[in-house]
Amino acid sequence: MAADSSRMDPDTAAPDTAAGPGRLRSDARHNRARILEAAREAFAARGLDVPMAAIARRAGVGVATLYRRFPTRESLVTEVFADQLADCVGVVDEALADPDPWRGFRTVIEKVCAMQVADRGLTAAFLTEFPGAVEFERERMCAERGFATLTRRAQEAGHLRADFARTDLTLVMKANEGVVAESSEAAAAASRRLVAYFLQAFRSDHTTSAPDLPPPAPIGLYHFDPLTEGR
Amino acid sequence: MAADSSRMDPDTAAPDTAAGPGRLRSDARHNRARILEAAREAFAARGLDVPMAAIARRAGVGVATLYRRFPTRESLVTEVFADQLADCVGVVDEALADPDPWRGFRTVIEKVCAMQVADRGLTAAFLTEFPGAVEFERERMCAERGFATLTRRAQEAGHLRADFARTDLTLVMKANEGVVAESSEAAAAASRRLVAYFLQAFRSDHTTSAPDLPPPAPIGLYHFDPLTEGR
DNA sequence: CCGCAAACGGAGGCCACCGTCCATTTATGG
DNA sequence: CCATAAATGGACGGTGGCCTCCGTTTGCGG
Repeated sequence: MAADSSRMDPDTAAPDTAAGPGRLRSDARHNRARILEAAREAFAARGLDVPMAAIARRAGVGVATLYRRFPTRESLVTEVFADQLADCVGVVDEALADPDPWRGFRTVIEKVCAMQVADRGLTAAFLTEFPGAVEFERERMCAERGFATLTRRAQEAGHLRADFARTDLTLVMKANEGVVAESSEAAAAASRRLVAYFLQAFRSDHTTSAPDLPPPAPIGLYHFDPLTEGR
Repeated sequence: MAADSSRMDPDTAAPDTAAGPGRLRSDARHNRARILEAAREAFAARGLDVPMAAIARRAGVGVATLYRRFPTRESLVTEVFADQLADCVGVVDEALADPDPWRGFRTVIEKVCAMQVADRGLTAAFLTEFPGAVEFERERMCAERGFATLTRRAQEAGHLRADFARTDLTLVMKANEGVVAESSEAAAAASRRLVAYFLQAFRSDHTTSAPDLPPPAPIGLYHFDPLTEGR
């Protein structure tokens, strides 16, 4: 559908994720950008399941425009989170440059979890497999590899327990997602405390004393029906 | 699904939570029980947001019957989870009877998290405030108080870190919920590992060596759109 | 300045869920 | 056995999200 003949001029390589803005009319390009920004805000604020119409409205375009540019929600999601993912890779790279292996490892965990707090959609985007989004997948794999290196280094330095597994990062992210899900001021504090607990569990040299825990947050209970209430 | 009337002698008063089955016609009482059972299964399998119609169908009744007996989803939820909550109180009481304070503490965390895995709705039910359900709230508070005692004892015995806060149980439950959310075989294993990490972080006497970690589970990524796929 | 394909927006069909209403069935006490 | 109120079930109107279709507008190359 929506083939639009303009596709495929061979010189714009990298029609990577979702047919990049290659040859769009100026207004279209402008709207595309607005949509992306609106989607980014919306995803961050309410997670990946915001109604498409809400994104369109926020962007000041009609739904049709949204759908023409991003035929599926997935295409929109991968496009939106492409740079967040890049940020993550940046975090990992930065940590890899850190001469202190444990600090590098710790920083990644802390920063990633902090990002999750700031962006309600981040976790879902990260932990979801997008068979179509090649570049997206590639970049995630890159981040994973970097983290694996970080892990190995910290382990070899004797700071990280030997049985820490690569998949434990996913474990941490999902756990943090659970804590952060019902976004609130308290969520950020709770997340920090969670992370501190995790790091305490992960470290293996107990020669130095453990750092203090962030204060406990009075994590609120859910209000009834966390699902229906949204929107 | 033959109903089996065996349960319950009718004179048990206690029309506590939501207008108990006090004086219902026999068929109505029977249907009420079927609804509760269907709801319990449905909530366990898919969480609190199963369509009311699905519960009704599963119970073999019409929606009207369901709504007449339980005018709101909340009333159904509180009724269904009343005994699960009782189970929890049981777990806490049992732990209180344990002479070993740390084992008692540990057991509660482990069992509660295991229950979360077995019942997709448990967490939401527990962590949600039901202003109407007096008895429900009272019982939860009772469980909380018991856990607080458990906590204090373990701390006084020097096994639990002094800065463990009461709200950290909520933290654990929410984190576990995040891990378990996308139910799968792997989720149970992941949850066990998470719990082990938590306990490692919580213990304060590092004189004895830490127990082994359950094996890492290859926690799957989400498939795209965890929301729409349900049902 | 003009014509046309590209781009647009919103109406509308579809579907799932909610919660109510009412004609019919059924348990039960006399 | 019957009268009757309780109980039932499914149809139905309402809402909200998804996605497409189509008549109109608009950027842009000539």
